[in-house]
Amino acid sequence: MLLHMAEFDGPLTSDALAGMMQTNPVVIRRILAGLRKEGLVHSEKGHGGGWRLAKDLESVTLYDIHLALGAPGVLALGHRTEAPGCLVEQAVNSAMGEAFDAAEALLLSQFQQITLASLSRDFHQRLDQRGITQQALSEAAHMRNCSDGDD
Amino acid sequence: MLLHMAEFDGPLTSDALAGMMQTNPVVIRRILAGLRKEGLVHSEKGHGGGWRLAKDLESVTLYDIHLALGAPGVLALGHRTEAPGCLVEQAVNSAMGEAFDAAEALLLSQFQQITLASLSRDFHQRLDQRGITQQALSEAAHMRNCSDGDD
DNA sequence: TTTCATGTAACTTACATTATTACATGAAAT
DNA sequence: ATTTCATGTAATAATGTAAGTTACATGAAA
Ligand code: FES
Ligand code: FES
Repeated sequence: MLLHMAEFDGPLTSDALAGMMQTNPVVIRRILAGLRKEGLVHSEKGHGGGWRLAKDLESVTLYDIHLALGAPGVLALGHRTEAPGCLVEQAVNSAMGEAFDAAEALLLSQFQQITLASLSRDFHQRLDQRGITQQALSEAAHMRNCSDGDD
Repeated sequence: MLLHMAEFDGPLTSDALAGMMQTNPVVIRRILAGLRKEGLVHSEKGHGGGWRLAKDLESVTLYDIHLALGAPGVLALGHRTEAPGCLVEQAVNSAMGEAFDAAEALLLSQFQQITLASLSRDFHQRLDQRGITQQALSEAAHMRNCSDGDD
């Protein structure tokens, strides 16, 4: 969503973003409220209002976004009990905990190395590959132009 | 659960296991049915029936169990669309997909190196540390003996 | 002062997981 | 044989979490 905002010239309303993401405007506001708290986006009310990126693409990593979203757990697995009395469970938690921590650390360290700028570069490369010449990219019809027509 | 079965001399019923795990017997049967299909456990009906380990502790890894449980996804994150038309999303999927794959591969590779035997050794070490001499471990009251009394 | 857009709380829906009920199957004890 | 015990499995119910929706307040521009 942030990258689409980056391509778009001017603020985007929750309504417009909800249309792109095929969801409800309030859901968008809820999500972006978190990002605003971390200074990633900026919002304005009233006429001509909407959402705008507040930082340079180069300075925002997926990890920053992860944190802004509340650092939700990245693993689908977890301990059944955090501090079990059962010694078997303690042994299991200990061994699996190390594995969990290592996997999570690896994932987040990679997130730290993926900037919005790098994603944007990849995006523009894909645009060129498709031979898309249109400047229509910074228009509201954005989403519809680039989709394969699925849906 | 498998490790508790390993400590216990004789078959354990779904009822007993459900008591240990604080859940319903049918849930236990459903889970163990998957493990039986992969030859990890064996079940017998009727009097004196129940569940028993079918393999050596040394030969079973957490990865084996993971597979037997149907190899559920280990990550809480995933792609919004698998093959999106949107080029931004393609770029995001590509970058995040690599990170996902690496993290998942790391986690599963660690699972492959954790055997039930290694967990059992850790368990017995913890037993010793606690100075538990009782052979009551292979009795039905097992769960209650070792818990800290929480719940 | 009307229109537009965010800000937020409250509520509803939808979904996936887990738990329960019910009954069939099969094996051992009596 | 028949009772008891235990698994096997389908069907249903309950639960918990995430997503979506409604409603209305706030603030800014036309
Ligand atoms: S790049 Fe996402 S719709 Fe155009
Ligand atoms: S080791 Fe788990 S209850 Fe005794």
